[in-house]
Amino acid sequence: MAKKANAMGKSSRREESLSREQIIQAAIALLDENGEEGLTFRALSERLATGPGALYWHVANKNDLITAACDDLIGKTMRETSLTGTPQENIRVLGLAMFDAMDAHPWLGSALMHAPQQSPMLHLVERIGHQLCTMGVAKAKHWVAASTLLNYIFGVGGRNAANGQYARANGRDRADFLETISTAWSQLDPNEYPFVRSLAARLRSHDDRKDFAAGMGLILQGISSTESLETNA
Amino acid sequence: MAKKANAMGKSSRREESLSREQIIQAAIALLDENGEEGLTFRALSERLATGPGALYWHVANKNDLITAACDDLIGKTMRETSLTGTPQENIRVLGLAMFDAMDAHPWLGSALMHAPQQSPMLHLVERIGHQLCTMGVAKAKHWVAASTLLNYIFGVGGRNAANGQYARANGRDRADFLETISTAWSQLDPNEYPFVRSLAARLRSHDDRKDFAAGMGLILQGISSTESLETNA
DNA sequence: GAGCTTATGGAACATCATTCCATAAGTATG
DNA sequence: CATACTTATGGAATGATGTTCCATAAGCTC
Repeated sequence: MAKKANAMGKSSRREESLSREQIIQAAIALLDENGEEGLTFRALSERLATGPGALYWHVANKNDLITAACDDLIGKTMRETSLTGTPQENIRVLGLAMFDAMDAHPWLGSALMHAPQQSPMLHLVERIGHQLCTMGVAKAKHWVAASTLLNYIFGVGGRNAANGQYARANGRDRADFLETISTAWSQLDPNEYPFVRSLAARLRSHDDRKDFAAGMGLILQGISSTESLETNA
Repeated sequence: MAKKANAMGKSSRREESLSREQIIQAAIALLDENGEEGLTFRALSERLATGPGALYWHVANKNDLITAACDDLIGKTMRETSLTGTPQENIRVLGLAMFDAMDAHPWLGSALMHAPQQSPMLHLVERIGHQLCTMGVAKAKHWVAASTLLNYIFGVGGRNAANGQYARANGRDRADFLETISTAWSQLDPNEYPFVRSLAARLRSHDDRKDFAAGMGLILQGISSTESLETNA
Protein backbone atom coordinates (compact mmCIF):
# COMPACT_ATOMS: atom_id res chain seq x y z
CA MET A 1 0.00 0.00 0.00
CA ALA A 2 1.36 3.37 1.02
CA LYS A 3 1.41 6.18 -1.47
CA LYS A 4 1.88 5.11 -5.03
CA ALA A 5 3.39 8.51 -5.66
CA ASN A 6 3.04 9.80 -9.16
CA ALA A 7 1.26 7.96 -11.86
CA MET A 8 3.17 7.32 -15.03
CA GLY A 9 2.09 10.05 -17.42
CA LYS A 10 3.56 12.37 -14.85
CA SER A 11 5.59 15.37 -15.51
CA SER A 12 7.98 15.36 -18.43
CA ARG A 13 9.69 18.69 -18.26
CA ARG A 14 7.56 21.49 -19.66
CA GLU A 15 8.36 22.96 -23.08
CA GLU A 16 8.82 26.49 -21.89
CA SER A 17 10.31 26.31 -18.46
CA LEU A 18 9.14 28.53 -15.64
CA SER A 19 11.12 31.56 -14.68
CA ARG A 20 11.07 33.92 -11.75
CA GLU A 21 10.16 36.80 -14.04
CA GLN A 22 7.27 34.85 -15.54
CA ILE A 23 5.94 34.04 -12.09
CA ILE A 24 6.17 37.66 -10.98
CA GLN A 25 4.27 38.86 -14.03
CA ALA A 26 1.56 36.26 -13.48
CA ALA A 27 1.35 37.32 -9.84
CA ILE A 28 0.90 40.96 -10.84
CA ALA A 29 -1.82 39.98 -13.29
CA LEU A 30 -3.58 37.98 -10.59
CA LEU A 31 -3.34 40.85 -8.11
CA ASP A 32 -4.64 43.32 -10.67
CA GLU A 33 -7.57 41.11 -11.56
CA ASN A 34 -8.67 39.91 -8.16
CA GLY A 35 -7.07 42.19 -5.62
CA GLU A 36 -4.89 41.38 -2.68
CA GLU A 37 -6.78 38.21 -1.91
CA GLY A 38 -6.57 37.02 -5.48
CA LEU A 39 -2.95 36.01 -5.20
CA THR A 40 -2.71 32.45 -3.94
CA PHE A 41 -0.12 29.88 -4.83
CA ARG A 42 -2.87 27.62 -6.00
CA ALA A 43 -4.39 30.14 -8.39
CA LEU A 44 -0.93 31.11 -9.53
CA SER A 45 0.14 27.54 -10.17
CA GLU A 46 -3.06 26.86 -12.04
CA ARG A 47 -2.52 29.86 -14.29
CA LEU A 48 1.03 28.74 -14.96
CA ALA A 49 -0.06 25.15 -15.50
CA THR A 50 2.06 23.68 -12.77
CA GLY A 51 1.84 22.75 -9.10
CA PRO A 52 2.35 25.02 -6.12
CA GLY A 53 5.56 23.24 -5.26
CA ALA A 54 7.27 24.18 -8.50
CA LEU A 55 6.87 27.87 -7.75
CA TYR A 56 8.96 27.51 -4.63
CA TRP A 57 11.94 26.62 -6.74
CA HIS A 58 11.93 30.14 -8.18
CA VAL A 59 10.45 32.14 -5.31
CA ALA A 60 11.30 31.90 -1.62
CA ASN A 61 7.78 32.50 -0.30
CA LYS A 62 4.76 34.71 -0.72
CA ASN A 63 6.43 37.74 0.84
CA ASP A 64 9.34 37.39 -1.53
CA LEU A 65 6.91 37.21 -4.42
CA ILE A 66 4.95 40.28 -3.37
CA THR A 67 8.12 42.23 -2.73
CA ALA A 68 9.38 41.29 -6.17
CA ALA A 69 6.08 42.35 -7.72
CA CYS A 70 6.33 45.74 -5.99
CA ASP A 71 9.91 46.17 -7.10
CA ASP A 72 9.00 45.33 -10.65
CA LEU A 73 6.31 47.99 -10.79
CA ILE A 74 8.29 50.67 -8.99
CA GLY A 75 11.23 49.97 -11.24
CA LYS A 76 9.09 50.17 -14.33
CA THR A 77 7.52 53.41 -13.12
CA MET A 78 10.92 54.93 -12.45
CA ARG A 79 12.20 53.87 -15.84
CA GLU A 80 9.24 55.42 -17.61
CA THR A 81 9.41 58.74 -15.77
CA SER A 82 11.72 61.33 -17.19
CA LEU A 83 12.18 64.74 -15.63
CA THR A 84 12.35 67.86 -17.72
CA GLY A 85 10.99 70.68 -15.59
CA THR A 86 11.93 72.68 -12.52
CA PRO A 87 12.94 70.69 -9.45
CA GLN A 88 9.57 71.34 -7.82
CA GLU A 89 7.77 70.21 -10.95
CA ASN A 90 9.99 67.17 -11.19
CA ILE A 91 9.29 66.09 -7.63
CA ARG A 92 5.61 66.48 -8.34
CA VAL A 93 5.98 64.39 -11.49
CA LEU A 94 7.76 61.66 -9.53
CA GLY A 95 5.07 61.67 -6.89
CA LEU A 96 2.30 61.58 -9.46
CA ALA A 97 3.99 58.71 -11.27
CA MET A 98 3.93 56.74 -8.05
CA PHE A 99 0.36 57.81 -7.42
CA ASP A 100 -0.68 56.61 -10.85
CA ALA A 101 1.10 53.30 -10.38
CA MET A 102 -0.67 52.74 -7.07
CA ASP A 103 -3.93 53.77 -8.67
CA ALA A 104 -3.51 51.35 -11.55
CA HIS A 105 -2.51 48.55 -9.18
CA PRO A 106 -4.63 49.12 -6.09
CA TRP A 107 -2.86 46.41 -4.10
CA LEU A 108 0.48 48.17 -4.51
CA GLY A 109 0.05 50.84 -1.89
CA SER A 110 -0.97 48.35 0.70
CA ALA A 111 1.73 45.89 -0.24
CA LEU A 112 4.44 48.53 -0.04
CA MET A 113 3.47 49.10 3.57
CA HIS A 114 4.49 45.55 4.40
CA ALA A 115 7.32 45.05 1.98
CA PRO A 116 10.88 45.92 2.89
CA GLN A 117 12.50 48.73 0.96
CA GLN A 118 14.35 47.48 -2.04
CA SER A 119 16.56 48.96 -4.65
CA PRO A 120 13.92 50.50 -6.93
CA MET A 121 12.68 52.40 -3.89
CA LEU A 122 16.20 53.68 -3.32
CA HIS A 123 16.20 54.90 -6.88
CA LEU A 124 13.10 56.96 -6.13
CA VAL A 125 14.72 58.41 -3.01
CA GLU A 126 17.80 59.27 -5.02
CA ARG A 127 15.86 61.05 -7.72
CA ILE A 128 13.84 63.06 -5.23
CA GLY A 129 17.04 63.87 -3.37
CA HIS A 130 18.69 65.06 -6.54
CA GLN A 131 15.84 67.48 -7.14
CA LEU A 132 16.08 68.73 -3.56
CA CYS A 133 19.75 69.44 -4.11
CA THR A 134 18.98 71.28 -7.34
CA MET A 135 16.44 73.34 -5.45
CA GLY A 136 19.22 74.39 -3.14
CA VAL A 137 17.64 72.95 -0.01
CA ALA A 138 20.04 73.17 2.91
CA LYS A 139 21.84 69.95 3.73
CA ALA A 140 20.42 69.96 7.24
CA LYS A 141 16.96 69.78 5.76
CA HIS A 142 17.64 66.96 3.32
CA TRP A 143 16.64 64.14 5.62
CA VAL A 144 13.43 65.69 6.84
CA ALA A 145 12.43 66.89 3.39
CA ALA A 146 13.03 63.57 1.71
CA SER A 147 11.38 61.46 4.38
CA THR A 148 8.38 63.77 4.62
CA LEU A 149 7.81 63.57 0.89
CA LEU A 150 8.18 59.81 0.82
CA ASN A 151 5.95 59.26 3.80
CA TYR A 152 3.33 61.45 2.21
CA ILE A 153 3.51 59.73 -1.15
CA PHE A 154 3.13 56.26 0.27
CA GLY A 155 0.73 57.33 2.96
CA VAL A 156 -1.67 58.65 0.37
CA GLY A 157 -1.13 55.64 -1.82
CA GLY A 158 -1.92 53.29 1.00
CA ARG A 159 -5.03 55.09 2.11
CA ASN A 160 -6.38 55.54 -1.41
CA ALA A 161 -5.84 51.87 -2.04
CA ALA A 162 -7.60 50.96 1.20
CA ASN A 163 -10.59 53.13 0.38
CA GLY A 164 -10.82 51.79 -3.13
CA GLN A 165 -10.58 48.21 -2.01
CA TYR A 166 -13.11 48.79 0.73
CA ALA A 167 -15.57 50.16 -1.78
CA ARG A 168 -14.89 47.34 -4.20
CA ALA A 169 -15.16 44.72 -1.49
CA ASN A 170 -18.65 45.99 -0.74
CA GLY A 171 -19.53 45.85 -4.40
CA ARG A 172 -20.01 49.56 -4.79
CA ASP A 173 -18.28 51.93 -7.14
CA ARG A 174 -16.35 54.95 -6.03
CA ALA A 175 -19.19 57.41 -6.58
CA ASP A 176 -21.66 55.39 -4.52
CA PHE A 177 -19.13 54.98 -1.80
CA LEU A 178 -18.25 58.66 -1.57
CA GLU A 179 -21.91 59.58 -1.78
CA THR A 180 -22.69 57.44 1.24
CA ILE A 181 -19.88 58.85 3.34
CA SER A 182 -20.58 62.39 2.25
CA THR A 183 -24.20 62.02 3.27
CA ALA A 184 -23.20 60.55 6.61
CA TRP A 185 -20.84 63.47 7.21
CA SER A 186 -23.45 66.03 6.36
CA GLN A 187 -25.79 64.49 8.91
CA LEU A 188 -23.34 64.73 11.78
CA ASP A 189 -24.12 66.88 14.79
CA PRO A 190 -23.28 70.48 13.76
CA ASN A 191 -22.05 71.27 17.25
CA GLU A 192 -19.76 68.31 17.58
CA TYR A 193 -18.49 68.02 14.01
CA PRO A 194 -18.70 71.41 12.29
CA PHE A 195 -15.46 70.97 10.39
CA VAL A 196 -16.17 67.49 9.06
CA ARG A 197 -19.64 68.65 8.07
CA SER A 198 -18.20 71.53 6.13
CA LEU A 199 -16.06 69.09 4.17
CA ALA A 200 -18.93 66.81 3.17
CA ALA A 201 -19.63 68.54 -0.13
CA ARG A 202 -15.97 68.66 -0.99
CA LEU A 203 -15.65 64.95 -0.32
CA ARG A 204 -18.31 64.23 -2.91
CA SER A 205 -16.63 66.19 -5.65
CA HIS A 206 -12.97 65.84 -4.85
CA ASP A 207 -10.34 64.52 -7.21
CA ASP A 208 -7.83 62.26 -5.50
CA ARG A 209 -5.11 62.95 -7.99
CA LYS A 210 -5.42 66.73 -7.89
CA ASP A 211 -5.56 66.68 -4.13
CA PHE A 212 -2.48 64.54 -4.03
CA ALA A 213 -0.63 67.03 -6.22
CA ALA A 214 -1.84 69.91 -4.05
CA GLY A 215 -0.58 68.14 -0.94
CA MET A 216 2.82 67.73 -2.56
CA GLY A 217 2.70 71.45 -3.29
CA LEU A 218 2.02 72.17 0.35
CA ILE A 219 5.03 70.17 1.47
CA LEU A 220 7.27 71.64 -1.20
CA GLN A 221 6.25 75.09 -0.10
CA GLY A 222 7.18 74.18 3.46
CA ILE A 223 10.53 72.92 2.26
CA SER A 224 11.24 76.01 0.21
CA SER A 225 10.38 78.41 2.97
CA THR A 226 13.46 80.08 4.37
CA GLU A 227 12.59 79.41 7.99
CA SER A 228 15.01 76.92 9.41
CA LEU A 229 13.53 73.84 11.00
CA GLU A 230 14.57 72.34 14.26
CA THR A 231 16.90 69.56 13.34
CA ASN A 232 18.42 66.97 15.57
CA ALA A 233 21.68 66.72 13.71
CA MET B 1 -22.35 6.41 15.29
CA ALA B 2 -22.35 9.92 13.88
CA LYS B 3 -21.26 12.73 16.06
CA LYS B 4 -22.08 12.29 19.71
CA ALA B 5 -22.09 16.06 19.97
CA ASN B 6 -21.07 17.48 23.26
CA ALA B 7 -20.26 15.35 26.25
CA MET B 8 -22.27 15.97 29.35
CA GLY B 9 -20.06 18.21 31.47
CA LYS B 10 -20.43 20.57 28.55
CA SER B 11 -20.95 24.21 28.80
CA SER B 12 -23.00 25.54 31.70
CA ARG B 13 -23.02 29.23 31.11
CA ARG B 14 -19.80 30.90 32.25
CA GLU B 15 -19.84 32.91 35.47
CA GLU B 16 -18.70 36.15 33.90
CA SER B 17 -20.18 36.24 30.46
CA LEU B 18 -18.21 37.36 27.46
CA SER B 19 -18.65 40.84 26.15
CA ARG B 20 -17.61 42.59 22.99
CA GLU B 21 -15.45 44.98 24.99
CA GLN B 22 -13.71 42.12 26.76
CA ILE B 23 -12.96 40.45 23.45
CA ILE B 24 -11.60 43.65 21.97
CA GLN B 25 -9.28 44.19 24.92
CA ALA B 26 -8.02 40.62 24.71
CA ALA B 27 -7.45 41.08 20.99
CA ILE B 28 -5.41 44.22 21.62
CA ALA B 29 -3.34 42.41 24.22
CA LEU B 30 -2.72 39.56 21.80
CA LEU B 31 -1.73 41.95 19.03
CA ASP B 32 0.60 43.85 21.34
CA GLU B 33 2.25 40.67 22.53
CA ASN B 34 2.64 38.76 19.31
CA GLY B 35 2.17 41.23 16.49
CA GLU B 36 -0.22 41.17 13.60
CA GLU B 37 0.03 37.44 13.21
CA GLY B 38 -0.61 36.84 16.89
CA LEU B 39 -4.30 37.51 16.62
CA THR B 40 -6.14 34.33 15.73
CA PHE B 41 -9.58 33.28 16.81
CA ARG B 42 -8.09 30.17 18.30
CA ALA B 43 -5.54 31.96 20.46
CA LEU B 44 -8.18 34.50 21.38
CA SER B 45 -10.73 31.88 22.37
CA GLU B 46 -8.12 30.04 24.40
CA ARG B 47 -7.21 33.17 26.29
CA LEU B 48 -10.86 33.85 26.99
CA ALA B 49 -11.47 30.22 27.92
CA THR B 50 -14.09 29.59 25.30
CA GLY B 51 -14.39 28.26 21.77
CA PRO B 52 -13.90 30.19 18.55
CA GLY B 53 -17.60 29.97 17.80
CA ALA B 54 -18.61 31.90 20.89
CA LEU B 55 -16.64 34.93 19.74
CA TYR B 56 -18.74 35.20 16.62
CA TRP B 57 -21.75 35.99 18.75
CA HIS B 58 -20.14 39.26 19.79
CA VAL B 59 -18.00 40.06 16.78
CA ALA B 60 -18.95 39.82 13.12
CA ASN B 61 -15.57 38.65 11.83
CA LYS B 62 -11.88 39.33 12.09
CA ASN B 63 -12.08 42.59 10.19
CA ASP B 64 -14.76 43.81 12.50
CA LEU B 65 -12.61 42.87 15.46
CA ILE B 66 -9.51 44.63 14.16
CA THR B 67 -11.49 47.72 13.23
CA ALA B 68 -12.97 47.78 16.72
CA ALA B 69 -9.51 47.44 18.22
CA CYS B 70 -8.27 50.38 16.15
CA ASP B 71 -11.26 52.47 17.12
CA ASP B 72 -10.73 51.67 20.75
CA LEU B 73 -7.14 52.87 20.69
CA ILE B 74 -7.77 55.97 18.57
CA GLY B 75 -10.68 56.86 20.81
CA LYS B 76 -8.58 56.41 23.92
CA THR B 77 -5.78 58.48 22.40
CA MET B 78 -8.16 61.27 21.49
CA ARG B 79 -9.70 61.24 24.97
CA GLU B 80 -6.30 61.49 26.62
CA THR B 81 -5.05 64.31 24.44
CA SER B 82 -5.95 67.81 25.55
CA LEU B 83 -4.88 70.87 23.63
CA THR B 84 -3.61 73.96 25.38
CA GLY B 85 -1.18 75.65 23.01
CA THR B 86 -1.20 77.51 19.74
CA PRO B 87 -3.05 75.86 16.85
CA GLN B 88 0.21 74.79 15.26
CA GLU B 89 1.40 73.32 18.52
CA ASN B 90 -1.92 71.59 19.02
CA ILE B 91 -1.85 69.96 15.62
CA ARG B 92 1.63 68.75 16.36
CA VAL B 93 0.44 67.38 19.70
CA LEU B 94 -2.40 65.53 17.99
CA GLY B 95 -0.05 64.08 15.42
CA LEU B 96 2.46 63.04 18.06
CA ALA B 97 -0.29 61.42 20.11
CA MET B 98 -1.20 59.30 17.12
CA PHE B 99 2.47 58.62 16.45
CA ASP B 100 2.95 57.44 20.02
CA ALA B 101 -0.11 55.24 19.85
CA MET B 102 1.13 53.61 16.66
CA ASP B 103 4.57 53.26 18.22
CA ALA B 104 3.17 51.57 21.32
CA HIS B 105 0.98 49.28 19.23
CA PRO B 106 3.05 48.53 16.15
CA TRP B 107 0.22 46.70 14.42
CA LEU B 108 -1.99 49.79 14.57
CA GLY B 109 -0.46 51.69 11.69
CA SER B 110 -0.73 48.76 9.39
CA ALA B 111 -4.23 47.86 10.54
CA LEU B 112 -5.47 51.41 9.99
CA MET B 113 -4.44 51.11 6.36
CA HIS B 114 -6.96 48.32 5.88
CA ALA B 115 -9.67 49.38 8.27
CA PRO B 116 -12.50 51.63 7.17
CA GLN B 117 -12.65 55.06 8.72
CA GLN B 118 -14.78 55.07 11.81
CA SER B 119 -16.04 57.65 14.21
CA PRO B 120 -12.93 58.07 16.38
CA MET B 121 -11.05 58.90 13.21
CA LEU B 122 -13.65 61.53 12.42
CA HIS B 123 -13.03 62.98 15.83
CA LEU B 124 -9.36 63.37 14.95
CA VAL B 125 -10.24 65.05 11.66
CA GLU B 126 -12.57 67.39 13.50
CA ARG B 127 -9.97 68.40 16.05
CA ILE B 128 -7.34 69.02 13.41
CA GLY B 129 -9.89 70.98 11.41
CA HIS B 130 -10.77 73.10 14.39
CA GLN B 131 -7.13 74.06 14.82
CA LEU B 132 -6.87 74.91 11.13
CA CYS B 133 -9.85 77.23 11.51
CA THR B 134 -8.27 78.86 14.55
CA MET B 135 -5.10 79.38 12.52
CA GLY B 136 -7.20 81.29 10.05
CA VAL B 137 -6.50 78.99 7.13
CA ALA B 138 -8.65 79.96 4.16
CA LYS B 139 -11.71 77.78 3.61
CA ALA B 140 -10.50 76.83 0.15
CA LYS B 141 -7.43 75.28 1.74
CA HIS B 142 -9.24 73.31 4.42
CA TRP B 143 -9.62 70.13 2.46
CA VAL B 144 -6.08 69.94 1.16
CA ALA B 145 -4.58 70.94 4.49
CA ALA B 146 -6.54 68.40 6.50
CA SER B 147 -6.08 65.53 4.11
CA THR B 148 -2.37 66.22 3.68
CA LEU B 149 -1.85 66.20 7.44
CA LEU B 150 -3.85 63.01 7.89
CA ASN B 151 -2.17 61.24 5.04
CA TYR B 152 1.20 62.19 6.44
CA ILE B 153 0.35 61.07 9.97
CA PHE B 154 -0.90 57.68 8.91
CA GLY B 155 1.67 57.29 6.19
CA VAL B 156 4.48 57.67 8.69
CA GLY B 157 2.71 55.44 11.17
CA GLY B 158 2.30 52.72 8.62
CA ARG B 159 5.87 52.84 7.41
CA ASN B 160 7.35 52.99 10.89
CA ALA B 161 5.27 50.04 11.90
CA ALA B 162 6.35 48.13 8.81
CA ASN B 163 10.02 48.81 9.46
CA GLY B 164 9.73 47.85 13.11
CA GLN B 165 7.90 44.66 12.31
CA TYR B 166 10.34 43.78 9.61
CA ALA B 167 13.23 44.18 12.02
CA ARG B 168 11.43 42.21 14.70
CA ALA B 169 10.46 39.47 12.26
CA ASN B 170 14.12 39.00 11.47
CA GLY B 171 14.93 38.87 15.16
CA ARG B 172 17.01 42.01 15.18
CA ASP B 173 16.56 45.12 17.24
CA ARG B 174 16.15 48.53 15.77
CA ALA B 175 19.81 49.52 16.16
CA ASP B 176 21.09 46.43 14.37
CA PHE B 177 18.55 46.89 11.64
CA LEU B 178 19.40 50.53 11.01
CA GLU B 179 23.08 49.76 11.22
CA THR B 180 22.77 47.19 8.45
CA ILE B 181 20.82 49.48 6.15
CA SER B 182 23.04 52.44 6.89
CA THR B 183 26.10 50.40 6.00
CA ALA B 184 24.47 49.20 2.80
CA TRP B 185 23.61 52.76 1.85
CA SER B 186 27.12 53.99 2.48
CA GLN B 187 28.47 51.32 0.16
CA LEU B 188 26.31 52.32 -2.79
CA ASP B 189 27.87 53.57 -5.98
CA PRO B 190 28.74 57.24 -5.37
CA ASN B 191 27.90 58.13 -8.95
CA GLU B 192 24.54 56.46 -9.01
CA TYR B 193 23.36 57.13 -5.45
CA PRO B 194 25.11 60.25 -4.09
CA PHE B 195 22.06 61.48 -2.22
CA VAL B 196 21.17 58.23 -0.53
CA ARG B 197 24.82 57.80 0.43
CA SER B 198 24.85 61.23 2.03
CA LEU B 199 21.89 60.19 4.16
CA ALA B 200 23.50 56.99 5.45
CA ALA B 201 24.97 58.56 8.58
CA ARG B 202 21.77 60.37 9.34
CA LEU B 203 19.81 57.15 9.05
CA ARG B 204 21.94 55.58 11.75
CA SER B 205 21.35 58.36 14.25
CA HIS B 206 17.92 59.60 13.40
CA ASP B 207 15.05 59.83 15.84
CA ASP B 208 11.76 58.75 14.29
CA ARG B 209 9.67 60.82 16.65
CA LYS B 210 11.62 64.05 16.17
CA ASP B 211 11.64 63.55 12.42
CA PHE B 212 7.92 63.00 12.48
CA ALA B 213 7.43 66.27 14.36
CA ALA B 214 9.73 68.05 11.94
CA GLY B 215 7.74 66.71 9.01
CA MET B 216 4.55 68.03 10.57
CA GLY B 217 6.32 71.37 10.92
CA LEU B 218 7.17 71.34 7.24
CA ILE B 219 3.57 70.76 6.26
CA LEU B 220 2.26 73.35 8.71
CA GLN B 221 4.67 75.86 7.28
CA GLY B 222 3.36 75.08 3.83
CA ILE B 223 -0.18 75.56 5.05
CA SER B 224 0.59 78.84 6.76
CA SER B 225 2.34 80.30 3.76
CA THR B 226 0.30 83.05 2.18
CA GLU B 227 0.62 81.73 -1.34
CA SER B 228 -2.69 80.44 -2.51
CA LEU B 229 -2.77 76.88 -3.80
CA GLU B 230 -4.44 75.66 -6.89
CA THR B 231 -7.75 74.30 -5.73
CA ASN B 232 -10.27 72.41 -7.73
CA ALA B 233 -13.31 73.74 -5.86
C1' DG C 1 -43.18 25.23 34.00
C1' DA C 2 -43.58 26.16 28.71
C1' DG C 3 -41.53 28.59 25.04
C1' DC C 4 -38.46 31.87 23.33
C1' DT C 5 -34.11 34.36 23.23
C1' DT C 6 -29.33 34.67 24.29
C1' DA C 7 -25.09 32.60 24.65
C1' DT C 8 -21.82 29.08 24.56
C1' DG C 9 -18.17 26.04 22.91
C1' DG C 10 -16.65 22.20 20.34
C1' DA C 11 -16.48 19.97 15.89
C1' DA C 12 -16.51 20.30 11.02
C1' DC C 13 -15.27 22.73 6.66
C1' DA C 14 -12.88 25.02 3.11
C1' DT C 15 -8.84 27.34 2.12
C1' DC C 16 -4.35 28.83 2.58
C1' DA C 17 1.04 28.82 2.65
C1' DT C 18 4.33 25.72 2.83
C1' DT C 19 6.97 21.26 2.88
C1' DC C 20 8.05 16.85 1.07
C1' DC C 21 9.26 13.74 -2.27
C1' DA C 22 9.14 10.75 -6.31
C1' DT C 23 10.41 11.65 -10.52
C1' DA C 24 12.13 13.22 -14.88
C1' DA C 25 14.85 16.28 -18.00
C1' DG C 26 19.16 18.44 -18.63
C1' DT C 27 24.27 18.42 -18.17
C1' DA C 28 28.71 17.24 -17.22
C1' DT C 29 32.08 13.42 -16.86
C1' DG C 30 34.22 9.08 -17.90
C1' DC D 1 27.31 6.04 -25.06
C1' DA D 2 26.73 5.30 -19.96
C1' DT D 3 26.99 6.95 -15.56
C1' DA D 4 26.47 10.51 -11.98
C1' DC D 5 24.83 14.76 -10.57
C1' DT D 6 22.10 18.99 -10.80
C1' DT D 7 17.95 21.41 -11.95
C1' DA D 8 13.18 21.47 -12.15
C1' DT D 9 8.71 19.82 -11.78
C1' DG D 10 4.14 18.91 -9.88
C1' DG D 11 1.16 16.38 -6.96
C1' DA D 12 0.23 14.93 -2.28
C1' DA D 13 0.51 15.73 2.58
C1' DT D 14 0.77 19.00 6.61
C1' DG D 15 -0.63 22.22 9.78
C1' DA D 16 -2.87 26.47 10.67
C1' DT D 17 -6.32 29.67 9.64
C1' DG D 18 -11.23 32.11 9.39
C1' DT D 19 -15.66 30.80 9.47
C1' DT D 20 -19.96 28.04 9.90
C1' DC D 21 -22.88 24.75 12.17
C1' DC D 22 -25.23 22.88 15.75
C1' DA D 23 -26.31 20.62 20.10
C1' DT D 24 -26.89 22.49 24.20
C1' DA D 25 -27.94 25.13 28.20
C1' DA D 26 -28.86 29.24 30.90
C1' DG D 27 -31.80 33.37 31.39
C1' DC D 28 -36.20 35.54 30.56
C1' DT D 29 -41.34 36.27 29.77
C1' DC D 30 -45.70 34.76 30.16
